[in-house]
Amino acid sequence: MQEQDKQTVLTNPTLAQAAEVIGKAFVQRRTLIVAGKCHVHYTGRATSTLELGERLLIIKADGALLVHRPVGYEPVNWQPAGSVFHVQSKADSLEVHGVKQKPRESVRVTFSEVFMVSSLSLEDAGEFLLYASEEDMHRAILLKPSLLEPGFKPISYEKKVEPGFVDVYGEDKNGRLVVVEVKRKTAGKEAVLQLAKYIDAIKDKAGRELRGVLVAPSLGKDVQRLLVTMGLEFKALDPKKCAEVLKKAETTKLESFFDGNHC
Amino acid sequence: MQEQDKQTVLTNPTLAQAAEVIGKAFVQRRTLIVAGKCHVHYTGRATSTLELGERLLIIKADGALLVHRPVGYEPVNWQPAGSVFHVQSKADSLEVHGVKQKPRESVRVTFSEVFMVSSLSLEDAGEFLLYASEEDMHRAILLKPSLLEPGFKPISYEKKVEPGFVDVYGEDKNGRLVVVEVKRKTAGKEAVLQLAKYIDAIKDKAGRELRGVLVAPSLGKDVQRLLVTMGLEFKALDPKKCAEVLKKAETTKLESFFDGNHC
DNA sequence: ATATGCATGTCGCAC
DNA sequence: GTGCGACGTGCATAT
Repeated sequence: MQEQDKQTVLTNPTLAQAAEVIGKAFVQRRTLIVAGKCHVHYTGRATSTLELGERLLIIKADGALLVHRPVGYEPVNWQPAGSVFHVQSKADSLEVHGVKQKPRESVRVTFSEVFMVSSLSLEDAGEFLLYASEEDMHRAILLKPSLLEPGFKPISYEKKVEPGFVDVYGEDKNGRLVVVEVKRKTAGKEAVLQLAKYIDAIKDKAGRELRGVLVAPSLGKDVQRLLVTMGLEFKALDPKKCAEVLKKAETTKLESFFDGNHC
Repeated sequence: MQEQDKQTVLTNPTLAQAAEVIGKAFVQRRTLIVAGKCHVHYTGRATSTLELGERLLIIKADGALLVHRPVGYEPVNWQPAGSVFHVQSKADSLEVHGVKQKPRESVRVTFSEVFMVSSLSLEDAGEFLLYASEEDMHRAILLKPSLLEPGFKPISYEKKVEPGFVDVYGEDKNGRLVVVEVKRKTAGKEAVLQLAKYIDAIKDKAGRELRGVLVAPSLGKDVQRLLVTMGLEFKALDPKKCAEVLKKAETTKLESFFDGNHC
């Protein structure tokens, strides 16, 4: 039937029934989920044992295996993609065994009870896009200072000043010091105050003109006015733009290296 | 009924039915699994989008969230433990929203179709034990050289010699140089040959008597004879023993520090 | 609370 | 294949 094509789900199956579904899932390269009471033994780069308890076993089409406890982000046991599996049902237990080469490592999950087994045929061609983090925005500005303004020269990065760390610290084309505060989201008043605090901490020692620039994709309500009042500036910069710059820099790193070094 | 207590599983539910199970799972702090067609949007430390595709959503009792594609060890999107969730079913979509504070980040999983939803009550008090890796065995010997033999003094660690790296390199109580090869599993012939190779590479420059010691929990078949033939030695050492030494060292580090520094 | 280092880290990319 | 760096790293531990 049509449902069978897409998925097979059994609740409270016998171990033998579960074993059949699991075995089929391996052959058909499906995504397998097993919930049940099990213990786990791993040996390879290290050795581990996990005593009896109720967990989730996930095995993917590419041979990745995950054992998840009912809490925590990380799997308690796992096996990287490329493992090969076999299943074996005995009188009162069901063993799933996975082996990977280079480095050789193996994991054995032994179920004494299976609550649910699900074999799914999942298709996923959707693209995944990760935009820049604030960290990335810093790096993008260091890499391409003109993102901030023409003629800007970074001096230091995450410079320690009294209240904390200045994101980027540099010099503009007229030789004035520039303190840059970067936000990856719309900047609120707290960002302005933070920048003001840094300026305040530095201005005594600077001995020359000092500018404060807030970099963010946009400004929150009433923030513009506050900025002006405090004699600070704003430069719009989008994380996506930074992501592109970094991406491009990666791909043309060699190229630009030669550009800058030809004689 | 009793089964309901332990788990609820629906296959091909309507979005509204799925939403009900999901909502209940949040309230009852159960382990939730949803398989379906979805897109995902994350924003927080960075920003990401994941286009439409078929995936697994797992939400645990402690508020950890995982979105798994049908391939790969790592989740494509996630949220650490401590997130709070809510679910909302619309006409033709089902949204699961998770938010975490400090740092503030949120993930939104929007299903257009649900193949399976499962809400499980899992109990897991089983202890997890990780024994030492080979790396740990090295460290244990450096920390407590007497594990190898009384009077042993390590000189260097992972010393580069022509064919590769010597695991541990030191001096015995009689001033002879000692090359140590460590294996975390039963050592086979290849381990002996490797050790012999290192000895061979070093012996010319050594200028004094040289010993080769193979450290492993046990020796493989016929390996003992080979060792003797090549003039090498064996020292039995169990990874578990090393794990204990490291553990104890951790806990008594301060103590021994004071021991060694009292005046 | 932050800072430092390890991980069965995993993963991608250059060499 | 192998080495090196980044990661929404996560995680434990010491400060």
